[in-house]
Amino acid sequence: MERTYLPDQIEQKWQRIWEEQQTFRVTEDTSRPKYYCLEMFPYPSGRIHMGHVRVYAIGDVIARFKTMRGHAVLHPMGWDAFGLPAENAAIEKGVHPDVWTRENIAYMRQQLKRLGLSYDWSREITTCEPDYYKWNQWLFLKFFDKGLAYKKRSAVNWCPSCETVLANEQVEEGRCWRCDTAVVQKELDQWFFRITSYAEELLGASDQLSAWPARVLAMQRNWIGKSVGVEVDFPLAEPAPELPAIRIFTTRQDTIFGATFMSVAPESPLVERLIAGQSQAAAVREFVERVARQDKAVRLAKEHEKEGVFTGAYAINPFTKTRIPIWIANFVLYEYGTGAIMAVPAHDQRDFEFATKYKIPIRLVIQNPEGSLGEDHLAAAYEEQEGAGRLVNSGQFSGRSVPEAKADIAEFVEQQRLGRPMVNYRLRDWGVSRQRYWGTPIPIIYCKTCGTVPVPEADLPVTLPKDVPFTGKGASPLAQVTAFVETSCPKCGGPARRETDTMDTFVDSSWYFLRYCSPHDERLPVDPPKADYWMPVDQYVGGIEHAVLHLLYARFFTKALRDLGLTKANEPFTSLLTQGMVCKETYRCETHGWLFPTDLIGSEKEGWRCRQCGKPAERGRVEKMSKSKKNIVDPEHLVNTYGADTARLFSLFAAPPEKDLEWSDAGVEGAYRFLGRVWRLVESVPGIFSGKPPADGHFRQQNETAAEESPISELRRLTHRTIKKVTEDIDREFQFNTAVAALMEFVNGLYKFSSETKAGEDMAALREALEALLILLAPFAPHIAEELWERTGHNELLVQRPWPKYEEALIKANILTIPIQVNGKLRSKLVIPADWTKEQILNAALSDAKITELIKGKTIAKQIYIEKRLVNIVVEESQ
RNA sequence: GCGAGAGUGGCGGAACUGGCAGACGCGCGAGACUUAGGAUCUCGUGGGCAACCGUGGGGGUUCAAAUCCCCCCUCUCGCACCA
Repeated sequence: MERTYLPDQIEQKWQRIWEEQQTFRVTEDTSRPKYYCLEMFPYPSGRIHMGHVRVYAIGDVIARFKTMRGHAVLHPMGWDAFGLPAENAAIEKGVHPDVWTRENIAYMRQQLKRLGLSYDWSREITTCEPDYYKWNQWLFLKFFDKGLAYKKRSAVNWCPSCETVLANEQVEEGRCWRCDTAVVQKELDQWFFRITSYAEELLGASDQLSAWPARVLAMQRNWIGKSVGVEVDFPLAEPAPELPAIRIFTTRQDTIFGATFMSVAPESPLVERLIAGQSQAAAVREFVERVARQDKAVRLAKEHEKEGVFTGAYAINPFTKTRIPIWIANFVLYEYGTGAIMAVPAHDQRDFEFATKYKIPIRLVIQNPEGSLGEDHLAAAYEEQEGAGRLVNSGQFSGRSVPEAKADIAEFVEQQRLGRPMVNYRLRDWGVSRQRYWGTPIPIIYCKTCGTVPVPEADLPVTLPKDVPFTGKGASPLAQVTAFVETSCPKCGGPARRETDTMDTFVDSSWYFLRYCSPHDERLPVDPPKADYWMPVDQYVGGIEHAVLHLLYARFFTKALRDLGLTKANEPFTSLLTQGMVCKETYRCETHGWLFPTDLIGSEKEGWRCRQCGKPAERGRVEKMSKSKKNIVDPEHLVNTYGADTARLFSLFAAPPEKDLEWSDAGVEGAYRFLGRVWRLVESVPGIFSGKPPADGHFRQQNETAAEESPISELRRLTHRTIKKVTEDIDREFQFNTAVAALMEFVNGLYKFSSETKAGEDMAALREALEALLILLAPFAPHIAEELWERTGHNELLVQRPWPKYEEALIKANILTIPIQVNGKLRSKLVIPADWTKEQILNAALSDAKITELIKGKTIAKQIYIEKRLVNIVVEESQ
């Protein structure tokens, strides 16, 4: 037998065996409970990083554990393969995105396989393949039929230098990520998905998502941003009372008697109508143009100064019947509500600042409980809404609380036909058009005669042409490919043009989990019976950065596909685990910036210095691993040095999965050392598994004869306690760090046992312990577990062994150690047989030498006994 | 400002419904085996000479508080002029 632990050889060996035997292939099996375990699929950026190792190690433990517990486990992997970096590589390096992406996938697939992850690779999907994106197009057409996909003109981010539209993600602090030019807003025709039709359902599902982190739910709730209020029409007074009234949205209808002016968004078409023929027209237009030139992020920052201009027009407040001026204000959003607001300076801080600046009257309509507020001495708006204040100056509504007035005024508005109740959402429809090449072509044709015509289903996929120019300039590369653009109308056969925009890559990832259920189906994107078997995903694992975007889109798609009859699932992911980031300390030199560990000279004790200039290197904060901070660890190097088992074990042990993990080279050594200990432990008892397993009655007999504590009963207790602990830690909250700690304790105990007990005395208990150890270790470090399993004479694959069961009776100790407190402080410990009664224990506690000393001359006020856990004797000074 | 979360040894982190604070690992110290070891094995390791003191700070509830309640401080993340 080998005497040393050589991870490299054994890991490759088992990876080959698992692959040859197709160990992780899975099909629908109604005889077993199903379990769908999914980690977010990666973008094929080139190489895997430590964040990948962590998330896939977490998912793999869950998948392997559930498999061993008897579930049919779907655990698939694929590639989120469309996206901008591929196109950028084409522009910068002249590599075709298709080639670049495929090469990256091949490399990363090999890297993932080297980690020994239990994927069913036969289900691998790649979103840039026509057999995947065909179904994006198919779904687009279904959405189009149902009015869920539509085209409208809207403002988008435009880079004037690159002459292209940028996704929100490509705008960094208002500038183009590629050329640093300031991004402007531009009106363009864009395709949208009507996610807002599902706003209410997406919001109201928190009962179904109880296994999601609260903060993700909070972020989504925030993003959807539901506001309940009313719309009210304010008739125009001047200059043209015959024009339509101005409609506003408010959630503060209770303050409507305090509306002393109105504000309209600069972009609103109302502006031109209001200023037509007015003397202020030129000044207003100048203001509107100035605001339009401003960076939108800057303009809409809360700190940004509130500015406006008077239109010259007036409206009538329908409640006070007074004439109020209409202003244009830079903080009013055209996209939200009606693009116009009623302004209540006394009870809205923005309106207060605006009114103060432009000397607009303030009218107090809610008085605080102290009655101390006055229109002439208001320092800030009074915004309290809980019900403490009372309405004043509000006609028949005066005297009511805010909540009462909200309800009553809303009802009044409806009765008097001044407006209607209204719910608004911050959630916008999802703009999916991208003026980019490397994405799914939108299956639409424009015909001069027939207009917008969907590509017939039979003509799908609309294939992305390969031969395209990549300049990074001008319109989308697709628009320049005549053979693609020029086509004929499916309806009339006349000449027509194809849509040259592609879909946002988030479309691809919005339903990939459904495709995994039937990855090769040629009739439909999702085979409903198969999806019915596997869906929903029982456990989803991924980064928090997708809390709103991907996770919200995926929920929307699931509901939309449900309404198309493709799945019965209401929600895609029953339980969500958002793993923490992988972080590491950083080092900085004042002249040379961030330093790699290899750029440091010196030592931890003497302090580190910059290799180039010798100046002290400042130890920076522990931050997320990133190339720019130079604090990355390459998983490939790690795996080559220590093996995949060590890489997995360390990332599982160093921190609970949802918390950030701080990288530590010494910690990796520790994980490696532990696996070495396991290896040597098993090697140290050659032949332990060579004989027959003990007969059924073996241990029962032992237990009966060994009433006293013995090394054997202690070992068995440790074994069963560990099985229980590891099982519960994985099952409950995925506490892998403490599960690994329990395995380490187990190994420590086994070393102690074999050093104290002569071999041959009773090998059965040791054999039971070692078998349990290897099975429990298998989800975490599957290669070494499998290898040792084989070396100890087993023929079957360890991954296919059932998870061990523990016997509660064996965990109970014959001898207990009971802490004894005096007045709540630990003073002594009692070692007693487990079957002692409360009286016996209390008597023993009181006669304990240390305790007698402490309570001498004092009165015992109380004796607390917690069953088998603790004794507390409460004493008072005797009088 | 709103929302979510976190503060425990030299470090990463344990502690189930209140019940022995510091599991496990790292680091450090001592010893063993060795020609040698930065390998391996064993033991020790919160602070203090002690009584005692110790879970961000201050109150409280309780026989008993890292854990429950009130007030405060610090940090991280997300959202942020949404009417």
